Amino acid sequence: MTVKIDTRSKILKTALKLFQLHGYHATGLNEIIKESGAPKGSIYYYFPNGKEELALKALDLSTKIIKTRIQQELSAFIDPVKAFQFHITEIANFINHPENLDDIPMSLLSLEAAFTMESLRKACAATFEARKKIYVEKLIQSGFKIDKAEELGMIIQLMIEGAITLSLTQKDNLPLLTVVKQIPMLLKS
Amino acid sequence: MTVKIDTRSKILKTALKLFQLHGYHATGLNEIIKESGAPKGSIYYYFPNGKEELALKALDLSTKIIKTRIQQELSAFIDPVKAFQFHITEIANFINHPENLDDIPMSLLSLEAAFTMESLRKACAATFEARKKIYVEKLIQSGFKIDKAEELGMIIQLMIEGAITLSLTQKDNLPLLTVVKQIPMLLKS
DNA sequence: TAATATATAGACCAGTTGCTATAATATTAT
DNA sequence: ATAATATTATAGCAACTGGTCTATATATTA
Repeated sequence: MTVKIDTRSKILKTALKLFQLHGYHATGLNEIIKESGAPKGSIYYYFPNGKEELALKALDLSTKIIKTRIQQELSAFIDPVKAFQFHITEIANFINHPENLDDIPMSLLSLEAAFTMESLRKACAATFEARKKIYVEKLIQSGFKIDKAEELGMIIQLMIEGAITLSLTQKDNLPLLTVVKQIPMLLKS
Repeated sequence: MTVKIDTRSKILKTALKLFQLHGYHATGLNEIIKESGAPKGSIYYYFPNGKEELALKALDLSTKIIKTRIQQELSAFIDPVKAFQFHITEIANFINHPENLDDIPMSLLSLEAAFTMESLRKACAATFEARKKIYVEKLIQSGFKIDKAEELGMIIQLMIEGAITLSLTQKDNLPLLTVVKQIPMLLKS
């Protein structure tokens, strides 16, 4: 009984990691099997609609994990400047150990889905939305007006995504650290 | 003679578009053939090292096209605020017609390459660098100190990449327009 | 022990990249 | 001008891998 769930969740965790890091099309089901140690036949037992369902469910998992993590990091400081700086610095610290980047990178999967996998695209959009909401809430708690908080939350989110992309491409976390530096200016207004 | 080059460049242009929009792994050679109308055998005649060489050469092409385009858009206004706003607005205008987005989106290809295709990853890093340089030059011309220009150039670049990712995922150019709105604040310092 | 539910291995076909044998075209020699 | 040769270009096949599904094994319950 416990073992069943274990197989399912091993598949899920491995799939999530590979989809986010290597991409949806680059990761074969066989790779997921091999790396997770799960039996081949189990994929279609637990996810009867195949690879795309697996991606969808993996994304669900990610949304939950990430929510907790972001909320924790942002609540480490009441001052929003310090809180966001802490959050982004934490991401920066793991750029050179991406296997521990724990569900942070979303851009690859969502761009792959954007034109070719509508249901996955929508799920990605929802995940982005959920993350932004956490940022916005922190900003509102810190006294920003709703409209301004919405705007800044979106800017912070897109800076983070862009900086992750650049940092991973260049194998150098300078882009993320530059964002950290920019936060005080951004939240001064 | 002219026809030869035509086949080669048709392949290249189609490949570039599909790689950037659908991704490297999602686009098959057959798809490139079909959409470009080029003969099947020609791919390995013009690009003997296969798909990855094709991606590399397509990226070269992109770097040239894009350089001209960005420089043109940025020189439309002397005021850097207006210039960058114009540049980003132009991108935003094409979010709903991505086939005309002309080599702008880089994130997908570079994230696919980041962990699995080292030479392509380096090429993407170089392309990002080349683009940033154009931004930085504009800022220097506008009177920013070199260090500050480097920093702001990077921020602008990563905001654009992040905003494209979000805009494409949400099929809505609000993220890009929010960046436009943010530019005056950013360049005030 | 039979019947049902759960889980899995391995076969299958479609589609992939890469290549080779051939065709078309240009170039040179007679 | 024609034949022989070299160059350029292309069609289509081979080898392989991918996702999918089915037939079988294992466990659970009646």
